[in-house]
Amino acid sequence: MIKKADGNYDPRVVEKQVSEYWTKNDVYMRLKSLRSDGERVFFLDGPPYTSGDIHVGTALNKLIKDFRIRYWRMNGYNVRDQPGWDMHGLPIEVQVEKSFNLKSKKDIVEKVGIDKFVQECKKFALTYLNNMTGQFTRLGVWMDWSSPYMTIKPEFTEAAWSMIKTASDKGLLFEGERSTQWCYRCGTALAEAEIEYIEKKDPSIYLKLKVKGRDEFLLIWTTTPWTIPANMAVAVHPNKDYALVEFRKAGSKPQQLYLLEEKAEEIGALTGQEEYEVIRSMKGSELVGTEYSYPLEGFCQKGAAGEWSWKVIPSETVETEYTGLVHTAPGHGPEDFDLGTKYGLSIYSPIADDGTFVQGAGNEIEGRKVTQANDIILEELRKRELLYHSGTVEHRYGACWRCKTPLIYRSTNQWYIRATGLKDRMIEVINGINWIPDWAGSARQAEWARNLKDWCISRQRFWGTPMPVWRCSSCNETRIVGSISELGKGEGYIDGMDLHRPAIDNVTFKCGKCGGEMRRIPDVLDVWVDSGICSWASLHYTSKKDEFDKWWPAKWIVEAGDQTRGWFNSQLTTSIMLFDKSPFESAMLHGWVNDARGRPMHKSLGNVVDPMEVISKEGADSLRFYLVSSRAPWEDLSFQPDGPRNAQRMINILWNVYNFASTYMELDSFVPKKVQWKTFSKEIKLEDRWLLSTLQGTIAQCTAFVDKLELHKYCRAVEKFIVDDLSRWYVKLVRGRTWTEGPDPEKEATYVVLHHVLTELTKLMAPVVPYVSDEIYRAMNPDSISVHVASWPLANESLVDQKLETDMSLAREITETILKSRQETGMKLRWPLQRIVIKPKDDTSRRSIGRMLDIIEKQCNSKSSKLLPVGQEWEELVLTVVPNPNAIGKVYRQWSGKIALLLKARPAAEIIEGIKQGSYTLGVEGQIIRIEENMVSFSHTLPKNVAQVDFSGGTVYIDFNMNRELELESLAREVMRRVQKMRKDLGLKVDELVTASITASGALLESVLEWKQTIQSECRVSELNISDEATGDISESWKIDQNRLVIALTRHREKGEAPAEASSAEEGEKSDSIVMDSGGTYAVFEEKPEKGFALFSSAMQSGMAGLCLAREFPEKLSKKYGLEGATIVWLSSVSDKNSIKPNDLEKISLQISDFFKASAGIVLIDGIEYLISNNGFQTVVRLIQHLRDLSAKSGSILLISLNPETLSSNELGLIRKEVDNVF
RNA sequence: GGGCCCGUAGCUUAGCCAGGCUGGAGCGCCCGGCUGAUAACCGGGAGGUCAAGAGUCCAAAUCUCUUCGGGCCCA
Repeated sequence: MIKKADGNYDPRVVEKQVSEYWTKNDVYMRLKSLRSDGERVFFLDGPPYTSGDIHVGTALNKLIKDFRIRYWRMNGYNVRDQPGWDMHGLPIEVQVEKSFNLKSKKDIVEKVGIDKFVQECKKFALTYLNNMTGQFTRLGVWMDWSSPYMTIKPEFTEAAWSMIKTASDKGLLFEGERSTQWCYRCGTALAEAEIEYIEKKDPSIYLKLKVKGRDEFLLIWTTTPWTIPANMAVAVHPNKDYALVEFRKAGSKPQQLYLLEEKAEEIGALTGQEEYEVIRSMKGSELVGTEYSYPLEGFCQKGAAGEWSWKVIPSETVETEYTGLVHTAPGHGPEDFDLGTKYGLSIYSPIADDGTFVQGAGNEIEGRKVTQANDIILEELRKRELLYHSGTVEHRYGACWRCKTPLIYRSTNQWYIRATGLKDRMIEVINGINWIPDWAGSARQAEWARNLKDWCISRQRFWGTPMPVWRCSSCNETRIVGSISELGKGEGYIDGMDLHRPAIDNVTFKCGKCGGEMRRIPDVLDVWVDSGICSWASLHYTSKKDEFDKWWPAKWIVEAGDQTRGWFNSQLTTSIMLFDKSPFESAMLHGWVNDARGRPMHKSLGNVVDPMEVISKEGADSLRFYLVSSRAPWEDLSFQPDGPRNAQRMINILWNVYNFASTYMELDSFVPKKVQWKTFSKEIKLEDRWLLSTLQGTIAQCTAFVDKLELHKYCRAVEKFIVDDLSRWYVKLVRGRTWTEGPDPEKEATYVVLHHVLTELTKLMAPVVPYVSDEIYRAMNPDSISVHVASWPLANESLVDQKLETDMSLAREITETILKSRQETGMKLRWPLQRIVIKPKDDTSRRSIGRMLDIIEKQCNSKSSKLLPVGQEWEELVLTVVPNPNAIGKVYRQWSGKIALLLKARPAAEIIEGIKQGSYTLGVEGQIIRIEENMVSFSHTLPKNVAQVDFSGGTVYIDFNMNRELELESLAREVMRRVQKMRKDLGLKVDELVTASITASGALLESVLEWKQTIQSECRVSELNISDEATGDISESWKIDQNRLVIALTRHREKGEAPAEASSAEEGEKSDSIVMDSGGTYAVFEEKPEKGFALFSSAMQSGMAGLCLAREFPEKLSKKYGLEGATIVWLSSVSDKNSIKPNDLEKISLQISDFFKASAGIVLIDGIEYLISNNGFQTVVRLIQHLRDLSAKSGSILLISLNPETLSSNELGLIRKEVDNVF
C-alpha cells in the first residue's frame, strides 16, 4: 500500500533515510550485479588530488559523472565506474613539510628523514582519500568507492616504468641540460602544466653595455638583475631598424646608445633627456658581432668565453619592445638557452637548487638568494655608471602552483619525453575524438598541441613514483627498469617491497658494461605521469592484459577546462607513445564554479563555498539540481547562494504533489498493482489524458537533451513539467475529484494517473536528484528496490495527443485571461461569477473550447458558461445604430438630422433585419425613407458590468453582475476565509474543533445565517453563535461593504491544558500518572486491553458514566475487569440485543453519540482491529474522527485500545495523529 | 601579440548553431490572490538602446566585420 508522505519536505530527513536504505539494502551493488550482463562502458574518472576537502567545482565534476553513469545504467549498460585518486606530489609534500614545521628541502633529509617523511605523505593522502570519499558519497555519487584506483599502488609504478621503458626504446626519452622553470623553495624543476601565472612587481632596468674601444653603449632591458652575472651575449633582430642615438641633457654628459630607432623618444623621456639625435641608423644585422665589455668584470664570476661571448648575435625572436636589444643569459631562459646552444655560448648558471648564488659566484653575492642579489647587483652597476634607468614593472610571472613561490629559470639536468616528436600525430588523434563542446577539441586542445613542448618528467623530490633510471657510478652507463620483475633482479630487492623512496634507492644493479654498481638516480616522476597513464594502469595493464582488452579505451571522460594542458594532454601524450591512439573516445569539458561575482574561489579572497555546508542546509539534491541546471555544463558558473534554495523550492513543489497524491491514495488504500490501465480508460478525463500526453513530450525532450549532454536544458524541461503542468495546472484541476468520499472511478483514475506520472517522473529525475526521486518512487512503488534500478522511461507515443495539448493550452489561456480580468476588476476568485460567454473566432477554436468548457468554468469559479456559434454575436450585447450623416445627407438633405434621430430611437436589430432583406424604411413627414446599407453602421456596447477580453482564439465576455444569491454566497466565503485565517493564527490543528461567535449586520448577517451549516462544516466549528457582542479567546473585526463583522473563536482545549505527553514522559510509565482530560481522545497500544480497561474503570470510579464496545462477551468482561455500571456493547455478528455487527458502523456511531448526548462520560472501544478488518482502515479512521469531535463537544473521553501488531507502522502513525495522546 | 569562450532586466540566465509572432524565465522589488498539498503556493506589475558601431537581408539578439569590456589558455 502507498503511504502518505512524511510531512513537509526536509531534505536532511529524506536524504538521511534514503542513504540508510541504500546502505542497508546494498542497493548500489545490487544495481551493479543486475547490469553485469549489459553492454560494457568504460568510464574513466579523472583523479582528484587527495589534499583536502572537496570544492564546489569538484562536486560539479563528480555530479556530471554520476549523472551520466546513472543514465547509462538506466539504459542497461554495464558501467565500469571505478573512481580514482591522485596521491603523489608536491602539494602533499608541502603540507607535510608544514606539519613538521620544516623550512626547506634540506630539512626533510636532515631533520625528519626521507622514510618518515614519505610515510607521513602516504598517511596524509590516505586520510584525505577517506575524507573526500565520505563527502562524495554524501553528495550522492554512486561509484565503486570500495575499490578505487590509487596512483601510489605498485601497478601504477609498474605501468609508469613500462611506459618510460617504451619511450626510451622508441627514442622518445632523453636526458639533457636545459633552462627549466625551477621552484627554489621546493628545490625542483616544474613542467609547463605546473606553473601558475601571477601578477608580480619586478625591477625594470635599462642597462648600458660598453662597446669595446668606443664611447658607445648597447642599451638592454631586463626585469631580473640577478641574471646579469650570467650574461653571455646581446640579441638583436637582424631585420629591424636600430640606431646610435645621442641623448643630451643640461648638466650631464651626452651619451650615445644603440637601441631601436622607433623607441628613441620614449626611452629618452624615461630619464628626462632634453634632446636626442640619431647619429647613425642601421639594420640589426649590421650590429651583429659588435663586442662589448662584461658589465660586472671583477665583481663576479663570469661564464666561460667562446667565439660569440659578449658580442651581439642575431635572433628572429627578438620583438620590438623596450630597447630591442635583448640581454641573453643561456643559463636562465629557454630562448637564451636555444641561442646559447646555437652560438656555442657557455650555459652558465651560478645558482644552486635553493635559489642562492653558488660559492665562487662572487664575494658580494655568493650564498645570497636571487631576490637579495638584485639590489646588490643594481648598486654595483649604478656605481659603474652603467645603469641608464631603474624602475618597476607589473607583469605576469610564473609561480609554483603548489607553493606560489615565483619561479626562476635555471639550467639543470632533467629527463624529458620528446613530445615535440608526437605533435602531428597528436593533432590527428585529437581530431578523431568526440569533444563536447566541439571547440574544446578543434580549437583548444589542437591549439595546445600545436604549441607542444618537450615534457620534463623528472622532479627532485621524495613523494612520487620513482624514476626507473639506474646509473653506473663508475662508467655512467644507464639502465631503464621497465617492470617489477626486472627490478627483482637487482641487489637488495625484497619481494613485495614498497616501491617508493627511500626503500627503492637500496636496490642496485651490477653494471653490464664495467661491472660497477648502478644506483637509482634520486629523481621522482612528475605526478602528471601518474594520471597520464591511469586509463590502463587502473586496469592493471602490466599484469592483466585481458582486462585491458575488455575495457580500454574509455568511452567518455569529463573534466574542467584547465585539463587541456593537464590531464587531457598527459593522457594523450603517454597513450600516443604506447598505443598510437587516444585512451578516450569522447571528452567533455565543464566550467569552473566561481563566486557570486564571477571571481575564482580562493582562500585568500574568503569566497570559498563549502559544498558540505550547502548540503547540510539545503540538501545534496538541491545542490545537485542547482549546479546542473543553472547553465550549460561547459560554461563557468557564478555560484549564487540563492541557487540551491531555489532548487529546493522546485523539489518542494514536487514533494507537495507527492504529499497530495499519497495522502488520498493512502486514505483510499489505493493499490497500484491492482489497477488495470484499461479498466480506467473510460474514466480518464481530459485533464488526465492531457497530463499523460504532456509527460510523454517531456520524456522525449529530456532524453534528447541528456543524449546531447545538454543537462541544463534537461533540468529545465523537468522543472517546467513539475511546476507548470503538474502542480499549477493538473493538481488544481483534479483537487475536487479527490475530495469525493467513498469509491469513485473518476477519483481512482486520478490516482492511476498521478501514480503513473510520479513513477515515470521520478525515473526521469533519478540521475540528477537521486535521493528525493528514490524516496518518492519507492513510496509510489513499495515493492520495488529503487528508482536507480529502474529503466529510463520511454515516451509512449500512443498517449500523445497533440490536439488535446493545444486545446488545453487554449483553455489555460482563457482561464488566465479571465482571472486577470477578475483581478483588474477587483473581483476575487472567491466570489462566484454569474457566467462567462465565449465567442470563438473560428471552428477550430470553438471545438477546442467546447471540450474544455467545464474546465474553464470551474477554474474561473463561474456558475455557468456559454459558447457562442462561430460568427454569432452575443445576443445580450446592446446593438447601437450609428447613422452616417454623409450618406444620408446626400440623398435626403433636409431630413438628415431627423432621420438620424429616428434611427437611433429604433431597435437596432430591426434595422439590421430590414437591411438584410433589402432596405429598411421609415416615414418622415409623410415620405418613405429607404435606409441603405451604407447609411448606417452598428456598434456593440457591453451590458453593464460585463467585461470583454480578447484571447488568441476569440473573445470572452465576463459577467460581473451580482445578485442577492451570489452575494450571500460570496460573503459567506469571506467569513469562512477569515475564520480559517484565525484558526491558523491560533495554531489549531487542521481538524481541531472550535466554538465561534459572530457579530454581523446587513447582508453579512443574512449570509451567515443562510450559510451557517457550510461555515460550520468547512471551518470545523462545533457551535456557531450569532451575537451582538462576539467574544472568545481571540476576536477580530473587519468591515466588509460597510458591514461590520466580528469573529471570535474559542478553543476547546488550551495548549497548556494538555500536558499529558510531557508529564507522562517525565513521570515514567506508571499508569496512575496518566491524565486524561475531558473532551480528549486517547489510544492505548497494547497486546491485551489491560491498561485500557484499567483507565476505563478508574474514570468510572471518578464518577463518569461508561460505555464500552468490545469483542468479548459482555458478562465475561464485566467480571474480568469489574466494570459494574458500565454499558457494554458486544461487537459480534451474533444477533443479540446488546450486540452490534462489526460492519454496522452507523449503528456504532449512533450508539456512541447518544451516549455522549446524555452526559459527559467515557467510551472505550476495544477491538478497533476487528472494525478495521470489517470496514477498511480509512473508514474506521473517519469514524474515529467523527467520534472525537463528539467527545470534544460533550466534554467526554474517548479511549481506544488496540493491538499495535495488527497494524502497519504507517497506520499506527495515522491513528496517533487522530488522538491527543497514546499510552 | 595569438587562440578560445563570454557580454541579453538590479542579479543569475533562456533564446543564437539552422534569422521570422509582442526577447522568455528565476531571484529581488511593488501590488494582489489562495488557505482541505499550506511555515507552502499562485497571479499581476514595473524593469531591456539584446555591450557599441557598421554590413548582409524583405526581416538581425541570432549571420559577417570592427571596436570595447570580462574570463581561460598560450606567447
